Formats: sequence, structure tokens, C-alpha cells
Amino acid sequence: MALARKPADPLHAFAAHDHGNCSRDALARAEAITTAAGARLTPVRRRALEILLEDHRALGAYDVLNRLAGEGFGNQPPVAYRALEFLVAHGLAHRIQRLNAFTACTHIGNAHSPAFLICRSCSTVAEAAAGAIRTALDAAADEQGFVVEMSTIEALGLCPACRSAAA
Amino acid sequence: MALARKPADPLHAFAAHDHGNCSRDALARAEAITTAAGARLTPVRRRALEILLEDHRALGAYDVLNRLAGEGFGNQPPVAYRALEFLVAHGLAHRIQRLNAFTACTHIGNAHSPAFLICRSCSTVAEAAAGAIRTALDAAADEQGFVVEMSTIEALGLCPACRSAAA
DNA sequence: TCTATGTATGTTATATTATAACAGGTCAAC
DNA sequence: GTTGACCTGTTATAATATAACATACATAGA
Repeated sequence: MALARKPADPLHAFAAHDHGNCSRDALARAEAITTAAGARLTPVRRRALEILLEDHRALGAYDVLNRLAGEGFGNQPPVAYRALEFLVAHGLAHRIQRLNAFTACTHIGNAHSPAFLICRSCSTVAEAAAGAIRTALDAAADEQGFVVEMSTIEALGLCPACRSAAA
Repeated sequence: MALARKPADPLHAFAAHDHGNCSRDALARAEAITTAAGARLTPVRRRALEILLEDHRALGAYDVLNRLAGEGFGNQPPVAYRALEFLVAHGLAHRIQRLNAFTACTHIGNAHSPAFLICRSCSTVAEAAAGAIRTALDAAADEQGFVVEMSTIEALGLCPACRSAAA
């Protein structure tokens, strides 16, 4: 069975990789996770995820909506927003605040609240482990008696490829 | 001269403080900074800043616009967006991405790119030193060969007062 | 099998946030 | 006193997001 691969591990968006496997993997995990949660990865939801998985970029809700509408799904904003909301709620996608956009999760199944690295040149979005960052944030917050419940950590900059290209 | 005070130092939004001084200070510094930069703190801009300084919350552009319009300034969106853009460009205010809103800077003059602590109960927004956080973020990014140019770090949680109130 | 229930989808309508493009006014430098 | 830069204001529209309701579908219990 081609799908039963060892999860590609610290594979990140900027690294060269077999993207076909990357997205098939993600989809298989998504099925598993939603089933385990007693939720349903219905056709719109699944298709929305597939669209996000096409590349490591963030798409606006209306971009996703247009794609869905073109394929016979409803063409009103709630169709896209609801599908995306579902994906985010189940950890299958993330919302990028700076971009008002959504990106497929590249670490489905690992509970996490990652930092995002957004290339200003090619728009690729990668996830970075936020553990140490979150620790530092908690410490800074604690100095003011503040308790962090959720955090948004997003960086804008240049990915390795665009950096070499610029040089 | 009442205005020539020693800058209140690690004064933060959650701490009890003389808010009158707090905002007078900010305004005085804002004048100094814009003058030094060869920019002009015109009446709309100054008033927009005063409105943001009224408390340590974030206001949407349209909230600011309504206030300005009520005081005889223009009442079309660009009036507010332009004033806010100016304030942000000169480090007199910050944009909070999670809230699509703006808050007066509480550390005017210290070049900084702070982390924001947003209380989900009272909506107060405080700034926290982001040095260590930024270091951790840079390190995480570096593992993927990514170079961070700007970062957005925003935390949602409970401020000390709301935490005690909840207990 | 039938039906009650919860859940999902689709629609209409509207709210909220944001920007483009242009006209007129102010002000300081020359 | 005119030029040029910048600021304000306007009209118009774009982009993002949600409320509210109607219909359909899946499935568990009778």
C-alpha cells in the first residue's frame, strides 16, 4: 500500500520534496484524524483541503471558494468559510493572520501551534517548531502577570531559494 | 514644566498608572519624534493618536473614523486609514493583526517590534519586550534557512486583573 | 422501516475591513 | 508669487467575513 509510508519527518515547505507524496500523506492523515474525532471529511471539506494542499502557499477564502464553485459546490462565501473553519478546527489547516488566508497544515496529527515563515518573494509558507519561541513568549508575558492561552507567531522574510536567487 | 518628566519606564498597560501622564507623555514624545523625522503631526493625525491613547485597547479603523468624523474631520475611510498608517509608520501606534485594529504605542521612541499581550476578557493590549522571543524565532527560522525580516507576535490570554477577577 | 435528531449544505442578505483614483488646499523653498 | 511636495477630502469599489434561514442528508433508536 503506497499510503502506508513512514511519515516524512522534519520535511518542510522550503525543502525539495516529492509533493505528490506530501499531499497524499496529508490527505490520508486527515481522513484518519477526522474519523477518530467522530467528524466527517465530507466532499467540500476534503476538496477544500486538497486545494490548499496543491502547494505550500496560503489561499484566501475567496480563492478557495472560486475553485469550489467551479467544481459544482456552492458559490457563496459561507461554503468556503465553513469548510476552512472545519479544517482549522481539526488541525488540518492554519489561518495566517497577516495574510487573511489559509494554508494546509504540514504536520497533521502533531498537536501544535507553530510559527509561520512566510516568504515575501515566492509566498511559500512553512511551519517552524514554536516550542522555544512559545517558552520565551510565556516568560515575557509572565513578567506582566499575563497568562498566554493562544499565540500568533508569523514571520515575513526570505526563504532559502529566494535568498540565493537574490544573491 | 509638567511634561518634562523622566520617562516612566517599564510601565505597562496592565499596571495601575496615572493614565493622564501616560498619554500626555506619549503625545509629547510623538511631537518630538515626528519633528525630528521632518514629518508633521497634523491635526487629524494628532487627534487620531489622542483617540488611541484614551485607553490601552485596540480600536478598529472605523471606530477611529467615527470619532474623527464626529469632530469635524472627513468621514470617509481613507481619512482614518491614512492617519493610522502615518502613526504606524512613525512608530506611534501598532497594528494588531488578530484584531484588525490599532493601538497606541506605549514605548514611543524605543525602536522596537514588540510582542502584544491581548486580554480576551477586558481587551486591554500590552506590549512585551520581544528580544528573547525574536531570538528564538530567528533560530527556528534559521534551521530552515529562512531569514526573518519582520515578525508578528501576538498572544491572547488573561491579564492579571481579569485573572484575579475570575478566581 | 420509519422517524426523530443532529449535522451539513446552500442561499439571501448584509456587515466589516480596506484601497484606488482623483480634486482641491496648504505650505515652504526657491 | 510660483513650483512642488504633501496633506486632506471625496467618490467609488474591492476584499474579507458573518448572520439567519431553508433544505437535505445521515444515522441511531423505535
